[in-house]
Amino acid sequence: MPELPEVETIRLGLSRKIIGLKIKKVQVINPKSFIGNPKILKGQKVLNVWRRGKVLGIQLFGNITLLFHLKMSGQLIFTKGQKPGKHTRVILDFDNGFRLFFNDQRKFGWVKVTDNSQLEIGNFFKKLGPEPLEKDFSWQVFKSNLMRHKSLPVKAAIMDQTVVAGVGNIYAAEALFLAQIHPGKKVGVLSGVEIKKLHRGIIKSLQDGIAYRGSTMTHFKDTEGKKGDFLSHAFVYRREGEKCKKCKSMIEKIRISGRGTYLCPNCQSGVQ
DNA sequence: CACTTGACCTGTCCGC
DNA sequence: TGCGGACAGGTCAAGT
Repeated sequence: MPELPEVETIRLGLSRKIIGLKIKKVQVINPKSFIGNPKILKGQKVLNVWRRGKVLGIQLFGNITLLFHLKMSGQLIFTKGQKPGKHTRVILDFDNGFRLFFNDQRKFGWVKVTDNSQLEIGNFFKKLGPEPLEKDFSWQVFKSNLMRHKSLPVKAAIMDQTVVAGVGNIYAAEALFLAQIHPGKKVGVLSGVEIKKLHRGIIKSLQDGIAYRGSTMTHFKDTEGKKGDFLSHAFVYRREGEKCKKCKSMIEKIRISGRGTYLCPNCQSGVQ
């Protein structure tokens, strides 16, 4: 499910609600969804909620961080009174009576307890590319990361988390539309102008995603259980057979690197 | 080495 | 109505 804008929407919601609370109890309903020892979380106070790429971190007192990856179908629902659902895999109880449900239909996602010292050297953050909405994501950095994949279709390259962190299938398609580049075009034949336009397109599509509080197909919800509006503003994603909002051509769906890919064949024409 | 495919899971939708 | 297959926001490992 969630790409950067969805995780950021969750982060914003959660940080307003749980900073300062203490964890009273942790229930692991599906053991495969939880890595580490849940017992050490008990009594820990929440200091901060952050995001890196598609990963969410709840920083706790005592140099411990709780990491979440929602993969395709994960949700984090913050509630008082609501009952856990069929797909609830982990429950955190806080000292104000609220609970956080980690729901995940497909069980690809995970919750992980980690020592902060492990975060620094952790393989996982090292490999992640730059944060696209931070200053250090210049087009030059983007270009040099892209160029490690000269013969990949550009859509596959921008979904590689070591090129840029947080772009997934929805925002890759939208960014390429904004940049007017065919998603199947090989990285090696992109011009400098195209790379700059794509760099801008990635930033713009992610910012718009956050502004509309994410995309909901079936699973995504914010921490209050509300859906995101981004898809009703999307140019191409999930719009096959409909008219392009810019030129009225018919949006197409194709398959690139095993993933459903949407484009306007007129706005995004050109050599592949 | 670079790239593609399959696997991980559950659910839904579509065609026969 | 049932059944099989394709597909769904992601990321690894294995295969070519």
